[in-house]
Amino acid sequence: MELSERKKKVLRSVVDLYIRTAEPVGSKAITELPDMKYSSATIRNEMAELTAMGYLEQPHTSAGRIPSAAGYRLYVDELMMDYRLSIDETRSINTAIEEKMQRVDKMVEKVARLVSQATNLPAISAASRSASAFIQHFELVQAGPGNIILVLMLPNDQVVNKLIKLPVNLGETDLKLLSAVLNASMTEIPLEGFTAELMEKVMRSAGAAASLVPVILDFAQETLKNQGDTNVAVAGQSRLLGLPEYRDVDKAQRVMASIDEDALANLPAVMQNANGTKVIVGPENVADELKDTSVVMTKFDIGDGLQGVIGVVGPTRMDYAKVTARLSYFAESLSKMFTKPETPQLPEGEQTES
Amino acid sequence: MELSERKKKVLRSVVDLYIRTAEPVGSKAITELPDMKYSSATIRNEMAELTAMGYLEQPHTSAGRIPSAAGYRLYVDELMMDYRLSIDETRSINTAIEEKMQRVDKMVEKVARLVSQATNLPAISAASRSASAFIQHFELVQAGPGNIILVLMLPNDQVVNKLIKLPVNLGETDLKLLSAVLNASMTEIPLEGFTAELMEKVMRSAGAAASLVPVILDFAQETLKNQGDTNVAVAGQSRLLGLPEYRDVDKAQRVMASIDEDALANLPAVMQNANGTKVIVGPENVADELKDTSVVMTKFDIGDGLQGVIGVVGPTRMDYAKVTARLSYFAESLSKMFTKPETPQLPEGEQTES
DNA sequence: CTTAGCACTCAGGTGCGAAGAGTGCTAAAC
DNA sequence: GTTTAGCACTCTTCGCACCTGAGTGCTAAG
Repeated sequence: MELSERKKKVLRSVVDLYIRTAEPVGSKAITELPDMKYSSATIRNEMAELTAMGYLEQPHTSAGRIPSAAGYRLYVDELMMDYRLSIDETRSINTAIEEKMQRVDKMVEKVARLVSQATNLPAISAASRSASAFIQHFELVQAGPGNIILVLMLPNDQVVNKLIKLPVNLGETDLKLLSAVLNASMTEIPLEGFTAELMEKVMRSAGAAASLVPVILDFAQETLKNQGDTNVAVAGQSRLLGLPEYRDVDKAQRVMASIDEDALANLPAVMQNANGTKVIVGPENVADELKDTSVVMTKFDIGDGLQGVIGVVGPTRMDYAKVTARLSYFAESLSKMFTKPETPQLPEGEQTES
Repeated sequence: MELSERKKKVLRSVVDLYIRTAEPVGSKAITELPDMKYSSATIRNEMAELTAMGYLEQPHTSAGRIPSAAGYRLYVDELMMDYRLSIDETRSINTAIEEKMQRVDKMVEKVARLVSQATNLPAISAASRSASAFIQHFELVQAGPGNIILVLMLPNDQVVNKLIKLPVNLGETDLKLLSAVLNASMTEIPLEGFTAELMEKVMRSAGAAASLVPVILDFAQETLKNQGDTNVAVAGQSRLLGLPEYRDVDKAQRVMASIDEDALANLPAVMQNANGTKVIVGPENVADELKDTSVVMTKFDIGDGLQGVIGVVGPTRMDYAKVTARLSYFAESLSKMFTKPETPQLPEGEQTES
């Protein structure tokens, strides 16, 4: 059942107005819009039909209409006008992300904060590795008496290290041997391949440095496990409370609690196999607490096997046009910045805690 | 002006009751308490005097009394009964933090979440370095063709690294020379000592590897800068909304926004020169938005020059006895865990992003 | 097909009175 | 001198009735 052009226009107007005012929209308000050449009675008829079709709802008999979930869906998919970012907006986004971002965790936090600022909504930002992990190369470096630095190289030029302290002094040759054994047996092996037999075999071949083997392989396994790790940050939760739909504290609390826990784990996963910008309108959410909360998300590319997701959470009545436009632009700018070949920002080497 | 024993008892009772009920406390409610052997009239007189002394306040003529800031202060400092954690509580805290925590940033996040859970209030957790930073030792490692790993050793056994890719192949000897030069000139020098002259001098002595010098010293400086970095996490903001004092959404928003920004930067700094558990009662806060919000904080020891702070934010009417007890216990357990000599958790080497 | 007109519905604000909690003060009791 | 019973007074809170206004659906005329 295709909608007539006029119905679409009315529906669009209702959604637009409701997004602006957060109040049910009456027929009269519609007629007062520029280039709406019909009387309120005509609009009333159209609205009655749109209600029957399930695109609009009435909170009560004597109130205006508000969009239903289906109404928002249609609006997002077909009706809404493209929002063009002003020069000011693009500039302010660009200057915001211009700064060097050294560590992934700091980056994720900062991006969340920026996105939240740009949209005036709570924002989530995440970074995760997509590549499957294995050790490409082991390196053991003597560093002063009794100190050995273990360096692991992973695909995508990641380097991980650990300082090991030894009670006994091992000779240069012992280390060379151990390195050789490790590089021969343990490289290019995924986490599942770290079997007990294999590890024992390495130990037997390690000679004088055998006592180091468990420490090293433990660390290697830990590292591989961490590769799958996702870094998530949330920012600007308090912005929710500025919106009229969350004057109801209980409702606000439910949503915020769910952002805190659920979203942290699940939302980025939703984007795994999606592309572009994804909009989830209220009731389309699986989680009950989010039934009247919408989510908009986009992926961006960090390079080096890292993938980022940014998203915002807001009322079903959010300015989808503006939010999707800003989010997309953000994602684009971030991708550009991280994959720009001349000045790699995150790739290649970085701060370690230790 | 010392308070009589009876006045103290009355004041304590008022605060205790108000903490429990969040409603102004009347004279009758006090008389109904066990071992309160006076009539409501007597209590009324005492309360009138306590009000005159500034320890209690009256929202309006015909309401009960609530504690003033001075009243809370006295309560916290002298009046409140020690809250003894139950075995269950200590156990649940201990099992919660039992888990290995590899990376500082993850640790901080997790601790924040745990503390928030344990107190049912928003929690802040932070970790920062206290030691002044310099490079102790440079190490350059050849790692495959065109790849060099730069390893920096800092005081307290921290190790930081970076992978450098080179278009030209440098010989083993070139690297040895460069290492020697760096270790001779650039170790034990704080950030301020990285002058242009010094850096030029190093470049001139570096021979064939001179082109590496800027990259290396840039990274070294960046690393030293990051040493002062503080890792902060906030968790459980939504718990604020469960409390009756934050039914007023605007108030809640102001506080939460301030947790988001201000607290992130400033609160941990407050603990710099404090010791033990510190309580800031409502109006004692400098920030205006926090005038009716209390903060409780404690330091804990991570070892290796790292210092942690945990804290919670809540209404002035919070259960100080319980909160301080739980926070202290948390801090104690964390300190124990991190400084336990046999199984160092965070110290000595760790996951790097790169 | 569109529009003017009208009766109808219902949420939200306003005003008022009753109820209830708590106080301060006075005078009697211990 | 201290404690307590009693009472008048104050002030908030709650329920209730009422009114207003926005918006509707329907009908009949253009």
